[in-house]
Amino acid sequence: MDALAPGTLHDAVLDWYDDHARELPWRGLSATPWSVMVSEFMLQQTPVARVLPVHAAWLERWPTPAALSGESTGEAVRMWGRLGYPRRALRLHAAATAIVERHDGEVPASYDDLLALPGIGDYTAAAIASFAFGQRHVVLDTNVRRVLTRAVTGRELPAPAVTRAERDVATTLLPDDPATAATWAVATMELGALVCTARQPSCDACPIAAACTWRGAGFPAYDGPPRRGQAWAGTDRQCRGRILALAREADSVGRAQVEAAWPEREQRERCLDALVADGLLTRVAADRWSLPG
DNA sequence: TATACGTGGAC
DNA sequence: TGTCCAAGTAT
Repeated sequence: MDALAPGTLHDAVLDWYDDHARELPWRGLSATPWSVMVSEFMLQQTPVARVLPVHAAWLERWPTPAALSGESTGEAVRMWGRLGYPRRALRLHAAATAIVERHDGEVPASYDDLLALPGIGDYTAAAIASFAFGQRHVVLDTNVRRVLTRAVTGRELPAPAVTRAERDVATTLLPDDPATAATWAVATMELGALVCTARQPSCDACPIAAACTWRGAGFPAYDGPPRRGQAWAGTDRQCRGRILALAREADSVGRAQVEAAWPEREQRERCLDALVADGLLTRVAADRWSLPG
């Protein structure tokens, strides 16, 4: 990666972002730390297009952490809709409650305080601190990892888990100035989301194509450890999803409905128990369940 | 470190 | 058409 000088690399990405950034509700002047935080929870493993409508409805109904904290977890799960991974709705509710209790209802600005909240790991803490508060953090999501892996390391795709070397590269590239670092973080993410995509990257539209090591090496194919896909048909996850979909759409569901949705008894009972244990479902009668009140 | 955890669009 | 993938976290 040497066709562009270091400063030029940053300028190329920042200039590209200036021209091509999407206008998203959690960016721009109307965004608040809370709206940014909600977006980050929803965007975990979930495409922007599906988050957009749910995010708008969520903020309309719960404009502050206190507003969400004041309602039941079941309402949060129902509002979460078909976003997937509904435990995120539970964790967002729990995080809102913790913010009310520990931070006077204001989303904390410090990385450590954010990291201590339910549902917030390294990525989300860094993202909120960076995007909502303009701080300097390494924001390593799947997009940034892919961009840096290709541009710097010359491989097609990053390893299954973040490596030390990877984090070192990201740290080295992070601009010193906090405001610039925050823009760099969102710009590299956007570049990965729009141009340096997983399957068919648009290298013709890439502002750093001339400096890309992977491109310079002739696009060598991924040769790391196998990237195992997630099984779906017949899994507990599918079973849980079916059951919870029923509960979302009604005040409560009876055993007959659940049996119709998932005939296999042993797996059905296991998933029912697990959903209750997770706090996603409450048993309201011997053979009846609902979202938690 | 490996695995569980939802959902739906794209090719 | 089945596989791959999408702003990860918790255990």
